[in-house]
Amino acid sequence: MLEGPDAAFAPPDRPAVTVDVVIFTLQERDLHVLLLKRRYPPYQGVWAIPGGFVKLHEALEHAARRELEEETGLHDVYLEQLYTFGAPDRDPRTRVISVAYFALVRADQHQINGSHESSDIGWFSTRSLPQALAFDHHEILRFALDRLRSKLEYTTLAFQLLSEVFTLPELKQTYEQILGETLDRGNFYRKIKEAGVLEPVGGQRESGGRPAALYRFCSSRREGDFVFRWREARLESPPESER
Amino acid sequence: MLEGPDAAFAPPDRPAVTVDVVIFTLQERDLHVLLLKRRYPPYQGVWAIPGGFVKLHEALEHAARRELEEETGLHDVYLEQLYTFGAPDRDPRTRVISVAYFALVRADQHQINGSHESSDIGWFSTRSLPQALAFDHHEILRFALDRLRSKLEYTTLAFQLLSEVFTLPELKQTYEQILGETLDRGNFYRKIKEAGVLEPVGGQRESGGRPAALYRFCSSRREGDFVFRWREARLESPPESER
DNA sequence: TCAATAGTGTCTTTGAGACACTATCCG
DNA sequence: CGGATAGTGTCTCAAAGACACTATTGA
Repeated sequence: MLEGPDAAFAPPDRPAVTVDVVIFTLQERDLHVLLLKRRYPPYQGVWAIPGGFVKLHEALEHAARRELEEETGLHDVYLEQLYTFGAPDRDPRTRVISVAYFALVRADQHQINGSHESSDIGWFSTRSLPQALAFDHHEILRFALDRLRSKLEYTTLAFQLLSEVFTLPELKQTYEQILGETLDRGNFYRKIKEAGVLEPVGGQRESGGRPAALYRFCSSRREGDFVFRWREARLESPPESER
Repeated sequence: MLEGPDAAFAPPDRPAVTVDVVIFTLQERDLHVLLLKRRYPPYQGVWAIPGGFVKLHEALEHAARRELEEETGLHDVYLEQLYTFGAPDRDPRTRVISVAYFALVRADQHQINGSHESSDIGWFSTRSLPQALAFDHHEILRFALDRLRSKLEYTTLAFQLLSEVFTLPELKQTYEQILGETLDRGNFYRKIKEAGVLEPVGGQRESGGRPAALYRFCSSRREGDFVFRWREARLESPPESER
């Protein structure tokens, strides 16, 4: 691993290391990501994914959570390492290697613009992103979206995006919005219920017609456990500049 | 340790970045990984995954391929980024963030001990790894193995481990060895053939009974394309120190 | 001939998809 | 009552799994 005796003590210059966090949430029943407008060059005035440098003795995930909290005030959200982007010229100033994460924020937690209340931070629908993004952030966003779609099919990730209590129609809509296709109500309900991750909680929610029953995600299972898998093979498509 | 010359260096304000490469191959019909015995502290004399520092202006994957070639002389192998390990204390000397990759080496290419011919490099069966490994390399290996198993089910990765020309029994055995379970011959043949990635090449291979027909991986499809999926959901299980 | 391995055929069961039917709210 | 949305039942079809059957080699 390390070539000579204590090569690490006297290495040539080292690359800088950052974490970037793609923060997803549902808003107006549509998948959104949080972007910041850069205040300084390079890419001054251009929208970018929140992120920052990893401190010298800070765990990677800790750095990601710290950036998340600094930018949004959020903690205790779902966070997962996505991929590490290291093209030599991705930052015009110096060599920067970015460990990208993605976070899922519950629909009832995303009122965070308030703190920053300004024009330099905002939620963007994944279907209408700014044309220009800083660095390779378009690639990172696309990567994150692919991963999210892919994992949606065999994990309980979607529950991280809804409020704690939700209805089946809401859950179905979440899946449809992220996958970008319509699902059959009957088949969807069947599979969700067979998965055994729903706990009915009393009460209903009005919606114009018959009210829908309320459920909660059954906490006996941890995130990431198997839930179901749609038949069509949808692959995590990683063909990007790397790999 | 190195008080003298290194004291002149200002304490580094950036983490060091390495790439580590888990190199898989099939040997004696068993999945093996390449390990090196470390020549210098820390972990002097302990087995470790090959790897090294990323150069200042070197792409991550390039660094991985460079290390691979330096250690094994191999090029043009399948290589995929695995995960980035960044626990603050994973290297006792200084902060080191490691971007881990895994590589698949064809069975007919792995005669590379020759160059290094010594006791400090060797292939180890994944079922009988050394008790002690340097740094967090046990975790990285386990992660790589999980990923390999997981991707085996819906990609053509397995073909990267066999020789260019192979028989169906050999392919089946490869799957069985990696997945660690027995597969039904009939069902396996059916699915592989339906996937349409096999090209028959004339000739047979003796094996004690009826000779088996030879095939080649059909190059019209790129790696990573969908092939098939075993019914049982086997998950990429990432619960480790990070995530 | 038999032992050994390669390769095929087919029956059963599971589960995905389609879609119709019932239920409960509002007006 | 009808419109709207929630929720259930059921038929069909494709694919996975189990397993028996045939094929081709060497001794």
